Amino acid sequence: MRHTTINDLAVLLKLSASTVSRALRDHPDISRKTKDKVLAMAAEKNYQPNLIAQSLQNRRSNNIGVIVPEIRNTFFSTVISGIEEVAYEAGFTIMVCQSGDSYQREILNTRALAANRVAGMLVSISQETTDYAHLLTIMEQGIALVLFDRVAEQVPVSKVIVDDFNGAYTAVCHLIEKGYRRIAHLAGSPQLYVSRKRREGYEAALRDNHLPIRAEYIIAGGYHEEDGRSGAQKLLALSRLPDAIFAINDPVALGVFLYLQEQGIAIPDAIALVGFSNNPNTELVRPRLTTVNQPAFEIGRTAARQLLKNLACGPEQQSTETITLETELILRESS
Amino acid sequence: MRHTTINDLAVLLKLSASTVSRALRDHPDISRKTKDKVLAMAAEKNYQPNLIAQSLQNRRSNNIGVIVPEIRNTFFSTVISGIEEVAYEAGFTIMVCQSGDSYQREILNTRALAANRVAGMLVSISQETTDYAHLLTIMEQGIALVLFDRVAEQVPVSKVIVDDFNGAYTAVCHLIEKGYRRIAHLAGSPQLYVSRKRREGYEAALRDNHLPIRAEYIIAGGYHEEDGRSGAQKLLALSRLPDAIFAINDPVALGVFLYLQEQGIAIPDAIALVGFSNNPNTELVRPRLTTVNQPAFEIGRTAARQLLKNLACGPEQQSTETITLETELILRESS
DNA sequence: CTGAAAGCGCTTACAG
DNA sequence: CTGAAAGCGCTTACAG
Repeated sequence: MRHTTINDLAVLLKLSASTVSRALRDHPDISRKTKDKVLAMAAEKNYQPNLIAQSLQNRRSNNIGVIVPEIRNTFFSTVISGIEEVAYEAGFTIMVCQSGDSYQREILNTRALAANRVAGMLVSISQETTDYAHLLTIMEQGIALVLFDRVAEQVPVSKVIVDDFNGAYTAVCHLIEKGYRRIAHLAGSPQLYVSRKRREGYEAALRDNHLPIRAEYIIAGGYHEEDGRSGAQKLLALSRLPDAIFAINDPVALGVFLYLQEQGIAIPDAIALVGFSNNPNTELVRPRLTTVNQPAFEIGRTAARQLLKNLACGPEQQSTETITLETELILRESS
Repeated sequence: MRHTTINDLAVLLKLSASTVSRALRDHPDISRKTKDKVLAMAAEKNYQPNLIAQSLQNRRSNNIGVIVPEIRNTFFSTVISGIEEVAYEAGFTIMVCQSGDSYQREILNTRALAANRVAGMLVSISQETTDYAHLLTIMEQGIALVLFDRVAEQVPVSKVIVDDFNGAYTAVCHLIEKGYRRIAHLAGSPQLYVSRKRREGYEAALRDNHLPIRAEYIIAGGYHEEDGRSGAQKLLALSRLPDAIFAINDPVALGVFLYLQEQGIAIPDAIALVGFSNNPNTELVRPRLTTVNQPAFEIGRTAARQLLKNLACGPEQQSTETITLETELILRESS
């Protein structure tokens, strides 16, 4: 019933707890013979070290906290998969929280993870987050921090992102090359760094190609399918319709796609469409969606590796490097 | 830098650690005045109780372990989302591991979580798992256990499943009603209880409708898109082609779908297709896939609730109830 | 109403 | 090569 402890082993072996502990950790002071006896007994009694007690002693656990807006979202669950892979290989376990894109809940998540004394945190901030005090608190508490995808520029920590500006720029240039001239953008919320960068890429592409930037063609909104639908609806109400839409991400692009289809508007003949992320389902619809690939799994692996690296450093020499992974324009039939 | 401790507060307030601890936990013995002073100081110093120390003392943590075959898989990530919701509301944090459908890794996952002294575990077993000793070990260690979706019949614990037999039975009856007679089944692996139940439902539907059960129409395999492709390929190599395929789950159905399309085989005219799970992308393809709805989010919530309930009980009175959620046949154009 | 003491399961500096 | 002691940050039975 109860877990076997070091003390149990010590009593059984007529040794001290210190010696058993050292034998278990293969300390050079302990004789081969004693080690063998201890190891044999540990195996026999199915001894499993109590990581909680170890963590308390070491003032640091083997857990890594992960905070994402929503676990059930292909992009984030794929990132988490990548994080878990790397963490597992390094002997760490991940604690996963979702903020539900709520700033308040994100704060509670960081508190819960800090209270659990995680060694580090990997976080992708909520849509509402504009104040970063909770992230600074984490750092002051000596918890390593790496931001990914939805990062906060102002927070001086390692970040793992993709080249959002370039991804957007390339996507919009492609539309222009294809002959589209009235290109709208469903832009997400201006709070988020990724959204600003993608929007800047969009605007730069227009500017570099001597096309006007029209305010009515830029619609702020959320990151889900519904936001794509409502955005598309607003665009279709304009007197001068766009001939192409660049969406902040694939869920939004999908919302646009479904809405346009319901309205009987041909893609790409009446309106072309480009998304961002390369979620698997962009390949399933007809016409298939042109999108910008974001290597989700690799983002997870990279962020986790970066965190592990920081864990090995002292609190003073935490890296603040920003790692930018490449995007790739995936040409398909929606543009 | 360092976290504030109860002792720090005690020194600052010239009280004993015991009193501070009691005040923080709102113990009735402590005077209102003292409580207020303690609370004020705790707030000022941003005191966060060390959950690790608490867990060691209480011999039980506020963490729940979750093991799934693969995090990035719509079904499982949705279940995890549901689990997190319920756990969060109850003040628990989840630790998530993926077995990658490897029996060995699943064992290591249970060990890691047990070493972390999680209060309970929610697990969906790997495709390879046929020996359940590791699950029994967990229970012997006093860790509450609830299995979901991929359960092991023999393990005497709470389980949350859907009515797989009925879901399959209904789906196949529907095909028969539609006039299909040569219905094949891509059946997953016989180790898994869910697979056996779905296959039994399939066979019962044929039998009840006086149709022959043909061995060459039942193909064992895995649970991914590739398995759907290879299964479809095998079926197409038969001299007598099936006129409908019932796939073990949606990823497999999707693989079939894509393979048939590549081969220029019309769905449902040449071959009809039905999946299982109602993953979001079954609605995106054309023709849309008929499938059996499995309430993934609700499975997660229910399993988590059941675990919390067991956590409240003594180790002797753990429920072994099996909760069966209803499935629903979602009729679409692929059948 | 408050405090001293012991203990949860481990680790490690110190002694021998 | 091994052990006794102290301590990580808490909680709680016992005493006063």
